[in-house]
Amino acid sequence: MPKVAILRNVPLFAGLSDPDLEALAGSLGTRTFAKGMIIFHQGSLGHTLYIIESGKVRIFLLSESGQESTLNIYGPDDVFGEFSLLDGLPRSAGAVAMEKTVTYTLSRADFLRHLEACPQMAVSIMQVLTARLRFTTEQAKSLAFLDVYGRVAMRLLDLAGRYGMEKEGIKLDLRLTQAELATWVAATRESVNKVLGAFRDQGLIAVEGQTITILDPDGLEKRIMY
Amino acid sequence: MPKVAILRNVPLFAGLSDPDLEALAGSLGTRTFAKGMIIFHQGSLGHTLYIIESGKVRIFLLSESGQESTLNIYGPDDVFGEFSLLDGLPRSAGAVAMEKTVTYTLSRADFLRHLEACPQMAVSIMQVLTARLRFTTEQAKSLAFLDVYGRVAMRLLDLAGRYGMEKEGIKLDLRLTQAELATWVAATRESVNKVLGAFRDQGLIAVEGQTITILDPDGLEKRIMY
DNA sequence: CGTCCGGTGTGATCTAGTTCACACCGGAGC
DNA sequence: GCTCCGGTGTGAACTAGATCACACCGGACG
Repeated sequence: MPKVAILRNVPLFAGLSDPDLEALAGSLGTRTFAKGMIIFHQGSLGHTLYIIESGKVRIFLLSESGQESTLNIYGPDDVFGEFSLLDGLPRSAGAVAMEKTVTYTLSRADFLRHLEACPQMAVSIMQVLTARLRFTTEQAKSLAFLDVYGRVAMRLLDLAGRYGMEKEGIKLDLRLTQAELATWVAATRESVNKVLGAFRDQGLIAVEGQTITILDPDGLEKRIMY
Repeated sequence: MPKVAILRNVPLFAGLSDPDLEALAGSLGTRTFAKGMIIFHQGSLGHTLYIIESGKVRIFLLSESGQESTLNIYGPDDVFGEFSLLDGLPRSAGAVAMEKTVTYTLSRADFLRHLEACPQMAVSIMQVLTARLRFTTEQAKSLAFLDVYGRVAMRLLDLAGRYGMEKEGIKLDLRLTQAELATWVAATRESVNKVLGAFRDQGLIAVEGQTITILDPDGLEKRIMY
């Protein structure tokens, strides 16, 4: 698949003309990460933006005591690592490949060059940043207001919207372990286990292996009581 | 004070030339809010950006059960309400004037017009958005990892950096009630009371009325144990 | 085949922090 | 002066969730 074809689907570059895209494609590098590989560490410097061609990436925070908190999971056509492009500050979070992941990379210098050439790109970027900001605000909201049941319900619905396959219920093909889900909702593995058990017993979800199917989105929604 | 003089201090418009600033100043409106007035509600539509000339504004989330969570406090030269400029979505949070507050307003249409005229403005905006994003990420981090002691300590240090007056300790002239502080750290008033009491007894802070003075920043820092 | 090993299921205890209750204190307004 | 009222201080009871400690299960690998 040619780079240009990929780029056309990336929201960040929406609104760019074909010649602009061509030019941009020329400055992209490629990097591939095996499952489990760290793409960058929280606190490190680095001025690279990543565009996912295929695979999945988890963005996470690390506490000093080694605890992890997942901020987001990105998939094909998503972009991550964008902060460091704009200010020069250290990465505020880490990124790890959840499976084999192919990315295109864009350096700060190239980015700024293209930004100058096509200012309308700025609007897309602002929109991406704004969307991120809204997402993170939602995150804060759920941490501030919801109990573990609510947070899990919310997370499941969010993932359903982004990675769900419609098929007699919404199937999440994420191979999420309970431990991973726990880092998403800032809770322990045990608590998540109990919550999932309760949801299963109530017929809201079905679990087999590591795939969760959401049977009753509305029922889950009701669990999110701010 | 002429508008242009104000705008020159606003980070959002850093890098604009004087004529550009003049033009921008022309499209600004003015709105004044009395203490306690709601500037906009969470969930409402509205395409206005606010620039604070004087006063203080609290940005907050509201849960369905009426609970509040403070996201941030902004003061002179700060900008807020920027999301709705970029996407057209409803306000993700509400804003209330903490004291008499004078603001300049910029409409979406005018904003976009100026953005087209001076593309270098885009970079400043991206920087502002990025800073916001980092801040919110920190917020999420503290909610996910820290206990109430840690969250209060963190908040105090953050406020010290932004609103502190150096003077045998860092004095916070915010007139924060314990209840307000509680919404900052997603805890109850009672818990905050106990934490402040503990910090006072340890000589980390001094409290008189509603002004808190930070005596030992390093000591507080140590309370933030992720 | 047996044995690791990563993941799940589940109870017993423990604790931070909420909830509830009430006492106190100082300033504003009559 | 007295009374109201917003804010503070503090304890007793309660609870969501963490922590700890297992038992179990299936697949990978010698």
